[in-house]
Amino acid sequence: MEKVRTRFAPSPTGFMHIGNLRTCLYAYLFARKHNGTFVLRIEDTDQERYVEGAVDVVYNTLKKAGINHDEGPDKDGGYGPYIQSERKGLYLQYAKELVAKGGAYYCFCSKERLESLGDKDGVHKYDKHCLSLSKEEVQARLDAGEPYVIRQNIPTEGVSEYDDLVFGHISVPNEDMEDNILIKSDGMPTYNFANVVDDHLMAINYVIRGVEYLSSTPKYNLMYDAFGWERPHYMHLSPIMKDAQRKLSKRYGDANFEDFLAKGYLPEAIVNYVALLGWSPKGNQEKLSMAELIEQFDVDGISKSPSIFDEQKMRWLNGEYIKSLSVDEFLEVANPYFDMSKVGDKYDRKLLAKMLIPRVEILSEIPEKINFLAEWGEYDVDMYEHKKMKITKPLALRVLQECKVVLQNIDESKWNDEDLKTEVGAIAQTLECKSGQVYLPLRLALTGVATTPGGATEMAELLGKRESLERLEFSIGLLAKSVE
RNA sequence: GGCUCCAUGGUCAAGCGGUUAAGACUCAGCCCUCUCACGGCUGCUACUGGGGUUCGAAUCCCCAUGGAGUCACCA
Repeated sequence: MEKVRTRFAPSPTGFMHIGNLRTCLYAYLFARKHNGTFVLRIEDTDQERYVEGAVDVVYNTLKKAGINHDEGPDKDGGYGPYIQSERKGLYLQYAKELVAKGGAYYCFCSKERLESLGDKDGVHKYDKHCLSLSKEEVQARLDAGEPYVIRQNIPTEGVSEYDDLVFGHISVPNEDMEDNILIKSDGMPTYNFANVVDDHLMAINYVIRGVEYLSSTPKYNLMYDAFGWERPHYMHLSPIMKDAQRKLSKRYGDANFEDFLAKGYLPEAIVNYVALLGWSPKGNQEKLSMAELIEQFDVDGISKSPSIFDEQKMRWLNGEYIKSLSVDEFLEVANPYFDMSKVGDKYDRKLLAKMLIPRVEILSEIPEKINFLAEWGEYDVDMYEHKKMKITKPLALRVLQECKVVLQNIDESKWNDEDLKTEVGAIAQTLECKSGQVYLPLRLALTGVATTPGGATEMAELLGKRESLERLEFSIGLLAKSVE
């Protein structure tokens, strides 16, 4: 196999769409898998869409995603420049070369004439009117400074064929293809043309992109042929859908890498999930690191049909990633969310982290899971009634009073989950009840809420001895008032 | 509409002529359990339809249906 060279060629729009991320990822995985080169090229020819600083966004996104390009605007590999706007001067000469080789021709048709060309269905197709112009006439009109475009000259009969790495054999009747414009009247290339020229000049031999180019690829091949260039291999990718009808796009909500990061997704999880959308590994393992993705990536596993983006599954995967984090690693990514919560840093974040790691799927859930700590106050004592555990309010009151006695006598140095557990467990014995009948009321007394991210003793450890006893005292009073 | 392509549970998907049609997410139930999670177990749900080919089709062919893409001096 020849040395593989793939590329990712985004327009710098200021954000990274999930679909683009996947295209980029596959191009990267394919290159790495075959010890090839992954090239980043910026397609910024569309001035209207140009966004300041957007190229930096591309760098940042790739970096966060763990995708490292080998060549690009910031890493010259001898095939530069890698920014399309810096290549402007290049295209016209290639277009002229193509004209000389018969693969293209000058066209002087007016917009009005073009618009009058609609056929029975109102579909426009250029009629090759200017192809019949003699060399002399073309030269004369050029000399006269008449505005012109350069069009690709596509055969009127026969079929054009190629083999796509994922879709297999594709064949398109030539008569269905139009003589598209290669060079616009302002002298700038169209995307189609710039792409072919750039890909060839950058020696890209595996073109990986969205299916939208599947049926126009024969045109590109015709250009490669006319130039006498070697055709690249193609790998077209089906779109990622929002639902069965709609493509996932910015219009329909959060579909950007950055948005998901902001929601508390880990970049590794996003990349992992996106890799799985439209591709499946040989085995059953779904949580795959970048290294594993590279090792297992295979064109065979790429599916042809569109896939629907399922945030629920990505959420689950993200949860898996979070579970595999150490406390310190978790805190590193979770700290901003602790800061956002009402709790601030009043309590030991390491303890909180330990409790939260198995309970959080995306980081943005953190505040809602811990805010109750800062919302301490009167609460509904009916929560003490628990029929399945056979807990009544009088029993709960007795338990809490006993807890108070026991907890008061525990030394600060033994105020931790493990030691508390043995002490509190002993209460059940002295009271001759089930341990759950102690833990449940205690946890309630300490927190005032029905569900907490941890048990009674964990809560006690987190609150500390002083606050635990204060809260216990308060709860006993609250409960006693309702029992009498 | 023409052209190109696609079609397995609600979703992601394995499957490449002979399988009890994997696995994962979701959902339900059970177990574990001081709540909620985690973890473990069980279950629900699929080959779009119709014709062929074949001893035998989810797998191959044709048609229908559904879906996607594309038909710009946009990229």
